[in-house]
Amino acid sequence: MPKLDESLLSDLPPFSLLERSQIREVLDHAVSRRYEEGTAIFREGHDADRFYLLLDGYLRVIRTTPGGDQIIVLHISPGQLFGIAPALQRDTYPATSIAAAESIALSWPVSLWSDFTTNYPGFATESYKTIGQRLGQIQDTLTEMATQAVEKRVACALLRLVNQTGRKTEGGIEIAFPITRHDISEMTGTTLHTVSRLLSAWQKDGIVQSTRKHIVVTEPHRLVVLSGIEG
Amino acid sequence: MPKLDESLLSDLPPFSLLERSQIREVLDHAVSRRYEEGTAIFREGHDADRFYLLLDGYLRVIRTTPGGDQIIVLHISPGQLFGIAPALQRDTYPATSIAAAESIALSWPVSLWSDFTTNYPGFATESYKTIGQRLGQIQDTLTEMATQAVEKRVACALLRLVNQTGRKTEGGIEIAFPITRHDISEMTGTTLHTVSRLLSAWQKDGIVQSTRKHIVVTEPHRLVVLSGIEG
DNA sequence: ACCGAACGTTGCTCTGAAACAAACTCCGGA
DNA sequence: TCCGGAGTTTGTTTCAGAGCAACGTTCGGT
Repeated sequence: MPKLDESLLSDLPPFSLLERSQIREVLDHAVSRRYEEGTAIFREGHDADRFYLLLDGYLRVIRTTPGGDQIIVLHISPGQLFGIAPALQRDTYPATSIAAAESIALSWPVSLWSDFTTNYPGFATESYKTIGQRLGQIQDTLTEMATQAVEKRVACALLRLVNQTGRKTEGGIEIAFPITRHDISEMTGTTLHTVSRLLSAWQKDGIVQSTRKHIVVTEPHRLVVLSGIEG
Repeated sequence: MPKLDESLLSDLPPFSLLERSQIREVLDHAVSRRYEEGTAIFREGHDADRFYLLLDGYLRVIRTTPGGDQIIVLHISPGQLFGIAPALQRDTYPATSIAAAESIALSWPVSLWSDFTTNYPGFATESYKTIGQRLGQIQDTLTEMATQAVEKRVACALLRLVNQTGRKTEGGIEIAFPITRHDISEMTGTTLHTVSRLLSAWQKDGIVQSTRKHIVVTEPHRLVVLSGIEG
């Protein structure tokens, strides 16, 4: 395996306070791996034996019901820690993560978790901040799901994607990874049919521009209006 | 203020590994307070200046949308830590907690959080375990909300209450604190009308027995069937 | 003992969105 | 180049459950 370069981590929050030599240590313990689109990094319920950092690509974090329905809980962008069940004293992953696009992630065995938190300043703090943000975000989603109509939920989901992973292009902000109507329906608790109808309508209105697995939001402000975030 | 007795904490997980003298320290820094039914302990968005432990009573943790709808995210039972935003590096509470029944809680200033986690063995571990459990539970609720029909959601909510706070009595398991149809509708993202109809029907079927603000589940297994937790 | 508010029940209407159905388009592989 | 599967669109039907309305019940306060 080629040696990993220190610049990979030096600007990322969990490691930004570290000395060069410490980053070297961290990298020397890391395993780097590539995941093709659609591959699972780990699965719900399995032994949480490693924790991860996404270097490149995008992930979907999903949960499956006993009945076989699944929902997308959140998305992970490059630079984020994930699979950090050990931080919460869990010995099993609470959800499955799937590469939404070709992705590269570092990982370490959980046995190193306590070393990392005690020896590397800022690492614990950043991890818990991440968890706090995710908890908050999931609560937001829950609230939205419980109180808002489908159209608003879909608008919110799209805005969330655009804010978290959006990429400016001519003509609007595009979602940076392949995403289907079916994916969006799993984020919003609806059906792909309804999502398709909504996107068609919005496209006719000039709010979005979409092709197969690819969405560009051309008029974000109008989507905000639809999402019903009132002042 | 009367001195608090050490036996209050000695059996609770966050403190169960501590020496008597350490428990004394913890208690000497604590403020104990009583909250009447309906009172807020802290509110969403306010400065997270203290963290809490519920000694007696029950709490509702709620979130409010900009539009004024609110939902109940979870309930807190005696012995649980809550308002532990500082553990997640948040300087503001992410939700409001309200006493669902008359309650008593201890609290400490956030400035002591790092002292607690570093000096008291098991405290940090237990706190993070608590957060992990809550995260898991909220994800469950979210999944349920996104995929299940109203009847199943209400059945699940009732079962969750019964498992977490249930008290055996002659003729069934009763929910240990006052709860209205409206409360249940805010847990399940429906209306109090629908909840009322469901409870009426279940009562006619002999599955539950309810009076004003008070519910006894007489046939938990049948509720499990309704909740659709298939094998 | 009374009043008013909070809580609960029940009937009726109506609609948003699921379910069902069918066809079209794009893409990668043999 | 053809085929098959995955992704998307659109039409039609159906119904769970929200919304509206009205009334009954229990409780705490004065």
